[in-house]
Amino acid sequence: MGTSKKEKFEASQTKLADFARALAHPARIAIIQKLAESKTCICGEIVEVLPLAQSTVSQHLNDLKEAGLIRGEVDGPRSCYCIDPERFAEMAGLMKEFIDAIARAVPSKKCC
Amino acid sequence: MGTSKKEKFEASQTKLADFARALAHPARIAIIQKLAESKTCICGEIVEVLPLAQSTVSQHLNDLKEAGLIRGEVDGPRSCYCIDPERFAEMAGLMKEFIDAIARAVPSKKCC
DNA sequence: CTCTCTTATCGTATATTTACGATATACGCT
DNA sequence: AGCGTATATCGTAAATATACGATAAGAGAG
Repeated sequence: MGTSKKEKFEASQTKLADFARALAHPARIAIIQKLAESKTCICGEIVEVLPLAQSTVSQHLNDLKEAGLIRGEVDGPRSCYCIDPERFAEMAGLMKEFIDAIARAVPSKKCC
Repeated sequence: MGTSKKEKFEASQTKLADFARALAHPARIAIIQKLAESKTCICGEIVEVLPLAQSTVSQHLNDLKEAGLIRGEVDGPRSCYCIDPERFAEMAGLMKEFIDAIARAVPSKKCC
C-alpha cells in the first residue's frame, strides 16, 4: 500500500511538492549550482566534482530533466545540459509564493 | 548500496536538500498551509482535511517535526502543532538565497 | 573500420518513503 | 475506577530512491 496518493491533492500543492522533490538531494542541488555557474556544460565536469559514480550522476541529471528544471541535449560523446530558465523561474515563483504566504501568516501568532 | 551519501556534500547543500525533502510531499505542503492559516491547531482538523488515514497524517507531522519546521506539544488527547517561526524563516532564507543565486546566473546565458 | 572516450541504460542490492490497520497511550469526564 | 475521544506508535506491505558496476551506444581520431 505504499502507493503515493498525490493525485488526491490540489494541483498547486503537487506541483510544489514535485519541485521540492527535485531539490531533495544535495547532489541535485550541487548539479544545479554547477550548471548555473558554468557556461556550456558537459556531464564530465559534473561527475568530477561530485563524490558519486558516473552512472549515479547520470541518474540525478535525468531526475532533474524529468522535473523540467534542466534540459539536456545528447550530442553523441559529450552532452550539453543547462538550466531551463522558464521552468526554473516558474518553480521558483511557486516556491517563493508559498514561503511568503506562510511567513506572512505565521509571525502574528502565539502558539497555544 | 542504496545508502545515501549526503555526508559527502557541503553542509549548506545538505541543509537545503533536507528542507526540500520536508516539502517533497503534497500532504506536508497542505499541513503547513493549514497550520499557518489556523490559530491553535490540533491534529484532528488536519486529518479531516487530508485524504489520508490518521496514522499517515501523524507520520507526516512527525517528518515535519524532525525537519524542525513545526513544533508539537502532546497534550494528552489533543496535541498542539504549530510552525516554528525561526526555523521556518531560516529554511526559507536558504531556499530564497539558492533560488536567487541561480536566477541571477542563468538568464545571461545561451545554451550551447 | 577499429579504437577510444563519453554518456546513457540495465541489472541489481539496499534503504527509505508512503500508507494503512491495529494497538497503545494519555487525558477528561462521569 | 472505568469510558470515550484523540493522538501516537507498531507492524507490515508495496513503491520509490539511491547507488554502483557492467554494458551499450554514439561520435570522433587514427
